[in-house]
Amino acid sequence: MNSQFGERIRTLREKQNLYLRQVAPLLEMDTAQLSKIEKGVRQIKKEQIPILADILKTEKDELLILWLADQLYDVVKDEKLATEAMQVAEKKINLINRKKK
Amino acid sequence: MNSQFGERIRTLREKQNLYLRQVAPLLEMDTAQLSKIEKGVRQIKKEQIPILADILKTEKDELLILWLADQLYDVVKDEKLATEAMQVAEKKINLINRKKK
DNA sequence: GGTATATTTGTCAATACTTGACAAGTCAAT
DNA sequence: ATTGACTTGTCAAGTATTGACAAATATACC
Repeated sequence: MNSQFGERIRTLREKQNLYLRQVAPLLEMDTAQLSKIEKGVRQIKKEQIPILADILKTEKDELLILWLADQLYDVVKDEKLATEAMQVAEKKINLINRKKK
Repeated sequence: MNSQFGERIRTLREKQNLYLRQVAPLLEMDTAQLSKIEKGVRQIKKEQIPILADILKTEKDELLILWLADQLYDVVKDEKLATEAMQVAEKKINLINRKKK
């Protein structure tokens, strides 16, 4: 389980019976790139997520959450203190969100 | 509140009555760099954290957690779905940690 | 005012990292 | 052994980050 985003879009693509060769051009990339994205070797650009959501007929938000989660995971994946760091970060986010109201 | 790490080390440095000019050379950087790190404009290198913890007579883990939290925060700071993404990431971390046992 | 010390800000070349593009590879089906 | 789908490797080009320095600002003291 290397990339939740990648796994998800592969599942969705297969569900739609689409080949890499069909999807890649819509994102203006080659199949090699898209293959790597699905495998989690490379990251898709944030701006491409809505396009992909359309193609795969799924919610943009669902994909964005998974994509962000992958980025977050990347930061702390080998850290003993991952959970603690996440808690601190979360606290800060909640603080900011409260302010925005 | 731009960088929890930066704020913390500034507080600690001041508590020790140290000047940037005194601390910076110990980290092999100039005061300008360290100033930016304290302000959260730039990031310190992970490997420098233990050195800094020694200088500031604090726990390496405390600083590392704050530093990681800053990196995490950076990923999702402008995201409506920040909290959701954090939850997904956390779930994955817990899953992996359980496996490691 | 002027000087000194501490910190901050701006700039920019050097370095490091990521991406795009292509070629060559594997794998499965026929 | 050919075809189609996908994967992997490589590397130049494009981006981003860092290190180093100069200059600016801030504060305190005389």
